[in-house]
Amino acid sequence: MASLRKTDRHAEDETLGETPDLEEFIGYNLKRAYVIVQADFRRALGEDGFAPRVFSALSLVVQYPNVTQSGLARMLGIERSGLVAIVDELEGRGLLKRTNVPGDRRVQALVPTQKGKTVYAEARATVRVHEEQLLSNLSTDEKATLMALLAKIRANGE
Amino acid sequence: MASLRKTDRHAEDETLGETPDLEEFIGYNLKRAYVIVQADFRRALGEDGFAPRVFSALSLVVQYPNVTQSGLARMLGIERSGLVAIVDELEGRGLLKRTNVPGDRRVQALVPTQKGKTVYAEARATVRVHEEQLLSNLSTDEKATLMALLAKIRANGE
DNA sequence: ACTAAACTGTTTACTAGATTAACAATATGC
DNA sequence: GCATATTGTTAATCTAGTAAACAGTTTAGT
Repeated sequence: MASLRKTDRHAEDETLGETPDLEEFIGYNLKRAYVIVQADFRRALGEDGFAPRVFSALSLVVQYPNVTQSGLARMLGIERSGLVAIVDELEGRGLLKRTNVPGDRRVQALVPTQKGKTVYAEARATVRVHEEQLLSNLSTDEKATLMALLAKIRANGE
Repeated sequence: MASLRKTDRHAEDETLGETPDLEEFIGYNLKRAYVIVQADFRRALGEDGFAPRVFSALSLVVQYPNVTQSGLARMLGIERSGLVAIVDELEGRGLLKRTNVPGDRRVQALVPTQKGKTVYAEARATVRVHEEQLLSNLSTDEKATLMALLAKIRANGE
């Protein structure tokens, strides 16, 4: 093969010896992909729909009724101080109740209301359609592979 | 197989007929994975290292010297107003210069300094190590697959 | 040549999401 | 009992980002 000369025209622009390429980094690609998915999520849920984190919180409350705020924050990977506003919003919309727990007067268990369960089911359907349409150029297999790889990353850092 | 009765104990908790599961959503998994990668990026680059977006901007300026701010903002997918602070920081650190362009007095082309190229090369090496270590439980193939799938998502939304 | 439209970099004001530190009330371990 | 830990909460702060307006400049249409 032809030998590559180290010095050439524009050598001063190539002293590093490699072409920098932002696209090689997983972090950058993850972020760009997430921005797209998140924007489409918001578009799909509309003006006064749920923000992603509120949807996530409601999902977990429906799935795990009587979860405490600390427990929910832990599951979501955020601080419990940050969860207060989220729970305030969901309670304000009548989708869950803070309830007393007999054994421990510190905690307030989060219980979805019937409306909360219904509204969540609708929102979940909307989110499913949003993901199906946005990711329609990925096969079922590809989506499963993506989930598995993301799960591997999550397994490292949590 | 045994028939499933629709009404049973706890029927009121299962009127939706399906187990909600946040983990089924790509968006949620993308976000959780990104949070982990981003946090490790910052840890790896240290106290006064680059924020991810500043690193990205510098990378593109090194790769595309004389890019305009508008062009750079477009590549990064952010507003040009948001880019000003990023370029200010890089210029303040002496890593690039805003330079006049003969033909068009509106634009200021961004040119990396020699220091900028050197510092970027070091930072890039650090970021590579960070990703290699953080994602050490993914094979080379798996990483390539992940990149390809993320690229497919990006292709949809950009 | 003139004028309307578009583009560039910038500032300002604002929003969302998140963290940290402190706090009072309560519970737990020894 | 007492030190320690936990829970939910508030307040202060930070970062990342958007939207709107702007002055200066360039481009397009006629």
